[in-house]
Amino acid sequence: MGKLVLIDGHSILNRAFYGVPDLTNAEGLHTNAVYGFLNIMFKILEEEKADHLAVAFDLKEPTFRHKMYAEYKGTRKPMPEELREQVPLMKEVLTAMGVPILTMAGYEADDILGTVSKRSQAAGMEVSVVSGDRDLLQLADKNIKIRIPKTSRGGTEIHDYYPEDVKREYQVTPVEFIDVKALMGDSSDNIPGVPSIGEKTATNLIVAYGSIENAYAHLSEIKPPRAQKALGEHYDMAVMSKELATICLDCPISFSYEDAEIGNLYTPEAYQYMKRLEFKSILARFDASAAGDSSMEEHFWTVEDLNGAESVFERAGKAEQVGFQMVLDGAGIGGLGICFGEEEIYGIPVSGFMTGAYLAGKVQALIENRKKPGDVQAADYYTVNTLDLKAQLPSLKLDYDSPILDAGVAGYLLNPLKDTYDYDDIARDYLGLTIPSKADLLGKESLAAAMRNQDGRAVNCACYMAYIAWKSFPVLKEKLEEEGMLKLFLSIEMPLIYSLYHMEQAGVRVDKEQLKSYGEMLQVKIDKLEQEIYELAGETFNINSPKQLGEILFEQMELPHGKKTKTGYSTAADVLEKLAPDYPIVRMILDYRQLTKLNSTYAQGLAVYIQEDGRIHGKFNQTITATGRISSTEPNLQNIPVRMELGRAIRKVFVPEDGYVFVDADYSQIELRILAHMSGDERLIHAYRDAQDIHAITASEVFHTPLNEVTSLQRRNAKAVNFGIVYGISAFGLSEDLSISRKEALEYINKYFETYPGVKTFLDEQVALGKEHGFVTTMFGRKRPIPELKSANFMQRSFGERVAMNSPIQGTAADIMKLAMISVDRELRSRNLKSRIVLQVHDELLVESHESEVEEVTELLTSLMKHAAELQVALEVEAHRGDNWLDAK
DNA sequence: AAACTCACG
DNA sequence: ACGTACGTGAGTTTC
Repeated sequence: MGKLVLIDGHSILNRAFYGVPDLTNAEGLHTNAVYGFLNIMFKILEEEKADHLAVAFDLKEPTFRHKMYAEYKGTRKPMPEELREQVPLMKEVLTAMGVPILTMAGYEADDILGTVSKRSQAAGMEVSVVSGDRDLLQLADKNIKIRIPKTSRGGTEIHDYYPEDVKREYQVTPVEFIDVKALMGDSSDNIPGVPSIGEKTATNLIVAYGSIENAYAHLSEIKPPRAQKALGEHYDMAVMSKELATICLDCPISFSYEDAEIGNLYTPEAYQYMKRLEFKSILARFDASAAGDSSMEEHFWTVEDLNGAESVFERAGKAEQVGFQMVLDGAGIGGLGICFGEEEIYGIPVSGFMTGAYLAGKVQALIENRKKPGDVQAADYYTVNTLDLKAQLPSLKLDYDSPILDAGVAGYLLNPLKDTYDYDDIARDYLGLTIPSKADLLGKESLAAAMRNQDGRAVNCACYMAYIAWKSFPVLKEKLEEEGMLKLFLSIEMPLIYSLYHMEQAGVRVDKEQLKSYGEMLQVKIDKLEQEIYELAGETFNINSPKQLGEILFEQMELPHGKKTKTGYSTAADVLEKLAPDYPIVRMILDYRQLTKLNSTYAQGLAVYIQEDGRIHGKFNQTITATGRISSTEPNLQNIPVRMELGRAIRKVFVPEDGYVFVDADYSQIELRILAHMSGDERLIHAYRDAQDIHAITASEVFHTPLNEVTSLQRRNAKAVNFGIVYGISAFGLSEDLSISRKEALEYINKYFETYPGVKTFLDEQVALGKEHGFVTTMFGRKRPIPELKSANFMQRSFGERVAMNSPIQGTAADIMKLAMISVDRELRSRNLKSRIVLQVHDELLVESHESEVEEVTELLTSLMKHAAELQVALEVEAHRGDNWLDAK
C-alpha cells in the first residue's frame, strides 16, 4: 500500500521561524519560516519516498505550543507579526505546489492529524506525522511514525517515534502518554493538569496504573501521599485535563487520497513563488523551464553584420544613456550586448569581420566620446552602465573617471548581504522583473563560448544583461541617493574597481622553485610525524579525518574529551591544545595538522596559480563581504601564514621582480583608533595622542597600575579586551579567549567601560540604532543591514548585537583602506612610476617598487595612507622594505 | 553539498 | 534557557 506524510502546519512553521535566521525578500516580506518549512518538507519527502502528502492547519490562530517560549514566559505569547504574515504565504505556496491543506471548523490540526493517520493506517497505509509538538506522540502506532525535527548545532535532525520509541523515552505507551500529559498539565496548551503533580510523578503513576481511571480505582494505595492527596482533591481537573489532552480520532473530515497524491511539486506557479521569495537553493530544484517576464524579448535583436553594428553604435552614441555588456572569457571576446532604449536592445556575437577587437574598439570609443567636462563626483557625469565592470576591463582600455557605472557594485552597496548581483538579481530587486538567469538560459555552459557559436539563448542573455544595466541605472542612482550612499558609490566604490583591476593585472611574483622545496621540506616532516603517530596509536588511520581521529583518541586511547560536534567528538585545535601537555600524541597531531595545512593549502595550493609570467594573479572581490572589506580568492592571498614561524617562512617565496623591492605598509591598530574617533571617548583619544603601546596603557588605566609597572599578564588581558570590544564584546567570548571564568571576564569588561565610558555609550548606541533602523553605518555612510536584531531567537539576536558593534568599526577601516588604495594607485600612475600595489590584506598594502623609486614610493605610500582620513587620532602607518614579503613585514 | 578544521585581519 | 567572540576562503573527509 501507499505511504502518506502528514505535516502539522503551524507547528513546523513555528519551529522553522525560531530556528532559521530572519530572511526578508525585496518586498520586505519575512520568509524564514516558509523557507525552513519547505526545507524540512523536502528533506522528509526525499527520505520517505512517500506517494501522498497533506498539511493540516488550525483554522483559528493556534494556541502557542512552542515549549521553548510558552514555558519560559509562563503565559501564551501572541504570535509575532513576522510569523503571522508567513502563515497565509505558506498556504499559498503549498497550494501552488498542489499540496492539499486540511482544516476543519471546530477542530484543531491535531484532531485532523489523528483522524487521518488512524483512518489511513486502517486502510493499510504507512503514515508519517511530522510535527514539532510532542503531544502528537500519542498517535504513534504500528504503522504510524511520529517525526519530530530538532535543531541541534545548526543542522536539523529528525527524531522518529514508533510506539516502542515512545516507551523507551517516556516509559509509557502512546495511549498512556495522554494520561501522563493530562496529570502533569501543559501551560502552553492550556491543560491545567493536577496541581503539584509534575512529569516524574505523572509518569510513575501511569507506569504503575496504566491510566488515570485505574489510578483513581486504586486511590487509597497511591504513593507518595502527596500525590494521593492531590489526586483526591482534584478529580475534576484530572478528568477535564484528560479530555483536553486527548486528540480526537474520529473528526468528520473528508480526506481524498486522490488530492493528496504527490504530483509535480515543481509547478510554474510554485516557481514564481520561489523566485519572489528569493529561495535560490530551492529554486535550483526546479526545471529552468518555468519562465517569467519576457515581454522585452520582443525587442531583442541579433546584429549579424558590420552595417548593422555600425548603425547600432552610431545611434548609441547619441542616446542619453547606454547599457552594455562585453561578453568575454579566457579565450577572448565572444560578443556584446548593448541597449539604449526600451526597444533598442541588441545582441552582437563575434563573427567574420565583426571581431572581438572591433567590438571592443567601438565600445571604448563610445565611452570615450561620452566623456564630458564636468564633475566626476556628480551622478549625471555618468551615462554608461554595465554589470561587473572589472571583469570586462581586460577588453577595454578604461581608467579612473570613465563615465561608466557598475550596477552590480551599486546593488552590493544597497544590500551587501546578497550572494550574487547578477542581472537577474538586479532585475528582481530593483525593477520587479522576473527574468531567466544565465543558468536558466545556458546551464553550466560558458556565455562567451555560446556567443561565439551564435547561440540564440546566449544572444538573449547578453541582451538581458545590457537591458538591465540600462534600465536599472536610474533606479539604483535614486536608491543610492535616498540611502545617502551616492557619494560613497561615486568616490570610493567605482574608482576602487580600477584599483583592484590594476592589482589583479599586476599579480605578485612567486618563486616556483623555492615554493617547491618548501613543500618538499614539509613533506619530509609530515612522513616522519605520521609514522610516529601511528606508533603511539598502535595502528594506522587517516589523521586528517576528524571522525577517525576522534575514535582513536577518545574511544581507543580513552583521552578525556571536551566538547562534541554534531557528528562526534571535537578535535579542534583549542580542544587538543588543552590535552597536549599530558599526551605526547596530541602535540604530534597538532604539529601534523599544521604541516599538512601548510603543505596542501599553501605549498601545493599556491603552486597551481603561478602563471607563465611567474606571478599569481589572484582575484580581489568587491561585492562579497557584509562589512565593506574586499575579499581575495583563487587563491586567497589574504590568509598567507604569518603567526607561526614555520608558516611565515612561506612569505619568503613572495618576491619582487628583478630590479624591484617590496615596500610593505600597514596601519597600526586602525580599528581601535577608529573606535576612539567614532566614540569620541576623551580618555581613549588621549591615550592615542601619546600612545606608544595602547594595550599597556589600557592595562594601566583599567587596572589602576602605573604604566611602567604593568605586568605582561595585565597587558595580555587588556589586549584581549581591546580585541573583544572591537568584535562586539561578550563575557563568554572573552572568558573563552583568556581561559578565565565568565565572572572574571565580566569584571574586566566592566572595568574597561568604567575607564572608557564613551566607548560603552557608543557601542550601546550602535545596537540601539541597529534595532531602530535595521542597519548600522560607517563613517562614510556604508550600511550593514542586521536582520538578526529582529530575530525571535536569542542567539541570533545576540549575534546581531555584536555585529552592530563591530560593523561600523570594521567597515570604516575598510572604507579608509579603500580610499588609501585609490589614492596610492592613482598617484603611482599619474607620476608614471613603475611601482605598483600587488596585494591588499585589509590593513596592509604591499607595493612592488622599482629600486630607483623606493624613497619616493615609501614616502607617498605612508603619507597617503596616513591621510586617507582625518580622525581625532592620528592614523599611524608602519612601512618596511625587503627582498621578499617576510623581510618586508 | 555539508561538515570540519584552520589560515589571515 | 539559550550557546558565541567580528570578517573572510580553501582543503579534506564524508555523506
